Amino acid sequence: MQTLETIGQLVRRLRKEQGLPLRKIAARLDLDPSTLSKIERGDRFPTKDLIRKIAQAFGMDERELLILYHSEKIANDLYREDYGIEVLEVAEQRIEYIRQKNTVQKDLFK
Amino acid sequence: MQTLETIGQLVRRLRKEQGLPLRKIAARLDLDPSTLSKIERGDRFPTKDLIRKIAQAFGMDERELLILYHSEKIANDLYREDYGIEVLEVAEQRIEYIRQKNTVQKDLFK
DNA sequence: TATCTTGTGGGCAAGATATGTCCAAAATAT
DNA sequence: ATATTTTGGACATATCTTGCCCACAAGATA
Repeated sequence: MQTLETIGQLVRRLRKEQGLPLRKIAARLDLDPSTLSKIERGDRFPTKDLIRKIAQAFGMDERELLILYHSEKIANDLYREDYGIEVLEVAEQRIEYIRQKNTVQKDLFK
Repeated sequence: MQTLETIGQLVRRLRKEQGLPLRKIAARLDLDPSTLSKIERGDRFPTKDLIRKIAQAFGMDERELLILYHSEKIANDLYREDYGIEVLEVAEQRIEYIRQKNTVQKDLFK
């Protein structure tokens, strides 16, 4: 099975792989070391801006990281609810529905 | 294709079916009529508590309504992002992963 | 052991977000 | 025309969350 590490675990792993202390990476991210510590341990959640900086700092694909970011937030909100998975299915239908509507809207202006 | 109406549209439809003005339903929900108007038109989003009250007021299944509620919030957050659907897939994996971990945890205490 | 570095935790301020109310104006119905 | 219903804007408020400062613990090193 896949690992599905959290953003925090990912950052910590990458940092360790480079053998660098919090201080160093925190400086790169223009962040207080204690904040980075909290983020790595899941006590704080990065902002979208910070996600971008992290992607840069570690040479990762920003899009990829944003997917992890959003999915983690959603999972944290839903995993407690017994209907979590159902929510995701309806959400998917909604997204497709909205997009289709938007497309039709645009077509009307052609 | 399925309609996938919003919570607001749903409430307005149910209210109209009963032929009642905002004032009446707002009173049932202990809410200002203008607020209910906004909710019906999607200008405000109900709180989780209000969702429960709405379910009661219209004799709906609360669980059902909560699924609509969460899915609408997620869809609104994601439909703009080109990777919206991917996020949902990863989120699903995460939820299952977290749950599995929690289950294992519990098993250790048996 | 003493010391230096690294990591963690609590308290706090600040900012952002979003709801709900109040009140006036517009729209609709009688 | 008048009364009722609905909408829109400004505002206060409540809540939530991040990130910082600072002190302390943990761990490495000489």
